[in-house]
Amino acid sequence: MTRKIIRPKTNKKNLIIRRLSLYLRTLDHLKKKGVEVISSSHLEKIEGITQSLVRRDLAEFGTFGVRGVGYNVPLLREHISQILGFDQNWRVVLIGAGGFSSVLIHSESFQKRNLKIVQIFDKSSDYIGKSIEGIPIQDMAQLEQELDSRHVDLAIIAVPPPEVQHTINRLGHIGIRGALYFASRPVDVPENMVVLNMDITVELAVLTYQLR
Amino acid sequence: MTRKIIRPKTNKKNLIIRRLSLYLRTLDHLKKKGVEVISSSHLEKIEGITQSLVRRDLAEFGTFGVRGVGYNVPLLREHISQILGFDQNWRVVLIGAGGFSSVLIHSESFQKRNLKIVQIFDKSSDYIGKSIEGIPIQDMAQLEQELDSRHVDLAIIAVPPPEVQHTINRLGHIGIRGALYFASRPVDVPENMVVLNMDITVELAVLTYQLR
DNA sequence: TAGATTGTTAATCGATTAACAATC
DNA sequence: TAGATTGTTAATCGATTAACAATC
Repeated sequence: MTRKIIRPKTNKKNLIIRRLSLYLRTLDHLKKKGVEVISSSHLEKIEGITQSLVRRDLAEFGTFGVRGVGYNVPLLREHISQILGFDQNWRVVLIGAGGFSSVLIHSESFQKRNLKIVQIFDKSSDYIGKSIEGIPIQDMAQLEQELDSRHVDLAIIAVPPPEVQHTINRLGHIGIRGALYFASRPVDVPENMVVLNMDITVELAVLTYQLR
Repeated sequence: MTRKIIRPKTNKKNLIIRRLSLYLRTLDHLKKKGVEVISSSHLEKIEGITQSLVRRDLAEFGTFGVRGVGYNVPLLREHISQILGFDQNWRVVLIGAGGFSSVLIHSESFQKRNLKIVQIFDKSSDYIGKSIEGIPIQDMAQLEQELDSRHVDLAIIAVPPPEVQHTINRLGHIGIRGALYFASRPVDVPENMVVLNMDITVELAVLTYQLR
């Protein structure tokens, strides 16, 4: 052994969880179309994930299918939804009231997954006092006074990149347990917080690399 | 062998490319701070990726470091930038002129990575004829007439979910080779096209799963 | 020279695929 | 019963880590 760095080992099941959430969105779609039963080999065609892996992913969490038949669409949908935690309501605080936030708040993904935006904060006087979809925009300076981690489960951070780290620190201090941010930079994650990042430059890199 | 499905095997190096793009954004930052040299063990602390893997990732594409010293920050930045294809200019068409697009167009990620938005299309008369940042919004109905794949390298698709598949089909037909979309649904990808997806519900699932 | 850090190979670990008995 | 498809185990494949000689 050369090193002894302790690292909060990146949650083992993440790959499975990501795939489950692909299955879930397809099941949403199939259910809407009225499809009753689906087999792993049919999912393979839709998702581009081998039938073996589909069955293995599901078997990780239980026995949801019927041999010789397949999986019941509405039932499997419920099961996966529950595994991912979407059976319960999630109260979300939006940090940053710019264009991105108003896109999010109108997105169907939020309702579909039981996420509800309960508070919005921004530091700009252009926004403070106004409201989006009936939710008043509060002053970022009052975050510690106005945000109570007992009433909010996670944060969506849509502030300019230089402010992300500080925002996360403040949220961590208040006791918010999870956050998602979009800036193209790494952050230090406070203890006891789960922080995820969606970085469009990463996807663009994959795209340009492949097209090069 | 049970199956014989032919699948365009998901590009082998994707994992490395994603990490390179994390290194790149950190190098951007370090360069701005004036840091001249960085070692793989320092990158390990910043990225949460083992020094071994950092060295291996880089070695995949060349010899960029100096033994006993480390990596020259501006030089390594140039190298990675080139590997990912960001040394050349990329002409981008935006499909959909809604809130999301105007966020993208103002984002620093685009300039930083040599991406330039050259055309914008939308189907709504609320947008057609207006312009964003000096780029006129054209009528989606005229896509085939007005969009020339010889002048555009890739597409960013920010249209409502039900329109994504049709949009991709049209772009493929016109000869656009790459696209990125944000809807939470799978699509069929035309031959000779690379299509990537950023789905916020996938990230939210990882988050809610871990917080559950 | 001594210390540091790379590039690279060998060892390990984990994830995916193939295969098949169980069972509808 | 014959055909289909699951759940699960064994085999394979690929990705990560450890280790170290090379070299600044």
